[in-house]
Amino acid sequence: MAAMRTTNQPGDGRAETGGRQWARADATRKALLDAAQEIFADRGYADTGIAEIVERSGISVGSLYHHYGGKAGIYLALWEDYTAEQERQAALAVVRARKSGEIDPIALFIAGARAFLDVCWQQREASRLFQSGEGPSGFALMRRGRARQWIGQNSKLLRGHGSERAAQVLALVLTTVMGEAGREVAAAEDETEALEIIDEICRILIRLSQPA
Amino acid sequence: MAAMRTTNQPGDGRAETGGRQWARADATRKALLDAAQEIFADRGYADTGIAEIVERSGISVGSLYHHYGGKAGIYLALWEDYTAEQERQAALAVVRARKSGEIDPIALFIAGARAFLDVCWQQREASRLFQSGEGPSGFALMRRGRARQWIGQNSKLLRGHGSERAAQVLALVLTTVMGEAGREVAAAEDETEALEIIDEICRILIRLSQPA
DNA sequence: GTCTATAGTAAGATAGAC
DNA sequence: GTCTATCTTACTATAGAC
Repeated sequence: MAAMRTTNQPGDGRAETGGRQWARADATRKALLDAAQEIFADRGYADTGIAEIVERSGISVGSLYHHYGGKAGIYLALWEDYTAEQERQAALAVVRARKSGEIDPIALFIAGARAFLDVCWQQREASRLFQSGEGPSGFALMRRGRARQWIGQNSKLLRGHGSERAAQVLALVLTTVMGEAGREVAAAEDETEALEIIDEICRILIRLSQPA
Repeated sequence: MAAMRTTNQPGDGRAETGGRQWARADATRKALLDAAQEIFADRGYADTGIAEIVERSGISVGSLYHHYGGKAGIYLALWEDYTAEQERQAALAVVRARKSGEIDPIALFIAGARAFLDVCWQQREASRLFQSGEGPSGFALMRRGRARQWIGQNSKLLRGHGSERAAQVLALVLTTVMGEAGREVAAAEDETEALEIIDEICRILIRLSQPA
């Protein structure tokens, strides 16, 4: 088995008060998340064992269960972090666009979409992980649910598209296109390619958003 | 444990020659595939155990391994059947359209897409299963690979779309939209709704296929 | 909070008779 | 080809000391 670092070095942790303690636990969590992220990305969720996460992180099984309750928990924690950042950036971009005087709904939508895709590129490792489609049981549903909710909010911006069914299908298509676009962006070789793809997607979004 | 039907009834199988023997094995395979299909659709791939398939099909574990080599094998067999039918119908539709004098590439593409979606509706149970995204390790990649290949062929029909990158991204979007459309069609409540969705998707495909 | 050690369980897969 | 019975492995999850 791999040698583990010794813990409880002199002056480290236990005897300290307040903040230092939290820092210790935070470091544990971070080590677990980092290791899990890498391994999940490498082998996929199903083929990753707790043992591997423990080995690579240097943290014990007990701690893993203490903080995350198991494999699914650690995966979901990673996902929460990722989506929170995406939503934050997208919302921020829309606000910024509005402040700078933009009022065209399509332009606002595109601003959000662009921010979303930017995060996909910046966090491409995580993107690749979550968009691979594998995850704990029922995760696909969760993911789809959140995606729909996201596009549902934004599709308020895009009214005037004929029948209700047309609006429904359009929203569906937009959700899907954004998801797949994110995957493609995350898989890009370099930033130039990523930006080209983002531009092209935005063009397609505009085409889709215009009444037929 | 559940009572199993007795096998080797008088006059059944063993002593017969040729064709009858094959019929027996075919029945075994069919029972396994039917049972597996239902259970996979219910609980998802990961949550389905070999034991359940054995129980519902009334076929033994040994036979299952003999024919399909395991859980992944039976899943892939189901998938092969499903995609083969889809490709067959789509190709057929394009040929039919061509024979009836159609030469517009976009119209031909739409004919294939429509046939594809029709199969999604007719085989909605299987569609739901495979488009749920869950499957054996590495299956998502396989699926994506085949989807791309499929659209790659069809996107030859759709030339004249600006830069190479634009064509690439368009092909990507078409693949994705068709996949998601299939999912939505399979989830439709009744045939009327399915047909409405198919029509709407075809409209969107036309919009996407027209040079910007 | 963190660790080691171990319990418990379930599942996939195989062996070999018929 | 089909069946029953069993094996083996691997992994999640817990218990309890520090």
